[in-house]
Amino acid sequence: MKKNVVTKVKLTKNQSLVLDSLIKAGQPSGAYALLDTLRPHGFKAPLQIYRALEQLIDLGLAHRLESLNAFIACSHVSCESSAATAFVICDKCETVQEICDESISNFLSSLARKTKTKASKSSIELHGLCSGCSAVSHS
Amino acid sequence: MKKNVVTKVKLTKNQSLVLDSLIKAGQPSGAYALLDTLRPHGFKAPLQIYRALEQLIDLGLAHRLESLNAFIACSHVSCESSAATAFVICDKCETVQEICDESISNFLSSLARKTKTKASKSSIELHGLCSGCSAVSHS
DNA sequence: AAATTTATGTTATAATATTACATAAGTCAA
DNA sequence: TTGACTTATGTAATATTATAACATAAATTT
Repeated sequence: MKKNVVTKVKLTKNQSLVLDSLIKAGQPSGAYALLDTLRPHGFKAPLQIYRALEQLIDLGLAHRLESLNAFIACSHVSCESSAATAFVICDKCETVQEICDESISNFLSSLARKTKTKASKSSIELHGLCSGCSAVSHS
Repeated sequence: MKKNVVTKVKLTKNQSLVLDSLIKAGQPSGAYALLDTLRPHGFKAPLQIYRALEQLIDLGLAHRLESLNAFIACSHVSCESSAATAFVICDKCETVQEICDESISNFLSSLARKTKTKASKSSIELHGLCSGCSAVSHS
C-alpha cells in the first residue's frame, strides 16, 4: 500500500508554494482557494495547483479529503503516501485530526482480507463535532 | 449516528425512478449519468437527480461514494442511514462491496472516542483490485 | 378550505477538475 | 557539452459535479 517514504526531496517552486499555503491555512483548503492565495506569486490557472497537489500527495506531504473536495498538509513529518490514515473532521470549526496508527492499518488490512481485495488506496473520514464545539453547541 | 431506520416509506415518483436506475446500474453512477438514463422519463435538470438522491440517502436506500463523486443503491435491505458502512471498490471492474458489520462500527466508535469527537457521519472507502481482477491483472 | 409542508420544474450559475498543446527546465548518458 | 529523455510549467479551453434562486404544484395537517 505504500508508495513513497520520503526522507528528503527537493520540491519545485510551485510545489513549495502550494505546500506552504496549505500549512499556513492549517485547515482543509480547496484548490481554488489555494489558487487565489497564490495569485500574488504568479499562479494563474487551477492546473498549477492541481499539479503541485498531485506531487505533494504522492510524496505524502499533503492529503486529499474526499468528502470535502479539499486538501490539507500532512500533520506528521510525512505520511507513507496514501497509507493508513484517518481524518476526523469537525463540521463546526473545521479542525481536522489526522490519525495514523496501528488501529487504522489493522482495520484496513482486515477489511481487505475479508473482501479478498488487494488494496491500493484508502479514505477514512469521520465527520462530527470536536470536543470543544460539542461542549458549546446548542444549534 | 443513526438517522432513519426505514421499514416502509412511500417514495415519490422521482425518487423511485432514481432508485430503480441505481439498482439497475449495479455500479457507482454519477448524477449526470443518472440524468441521462432518466431523460426518457422526463427528467431534464440535475437538480431532479440530486434532490431524489438526497432523500434516498437520508432513507438509507442509497449511498454516496465520496471518492468517486458517485452514488450506489444500498445493497442491504436498507442501511441505517449514514451508519457504519464501508465500501470496497475495485478500480478495474468497478464492483463495490458494501460492508456493514460490527467491525466497522467498533472501529468508528473507537476512532470517535480517541479523538473526543461526537460523530455524525462517516465515509470509509477502500480502493484496489477485487479477487477476480487481481488474479488476471498484468497491467 | 386554509395553512403548511414537501416535492417538483426550470434557468442560471457556481465550484471542482481535466484535456490538450506548447514551452522550458532538469537529468543522465555518451 | 551535446543530445535524448524525462519532468515541470504556462495557458486556454472545456468537462464534470453541484447548488442557488425562484415559481408552481401536490400532499398533509388543522
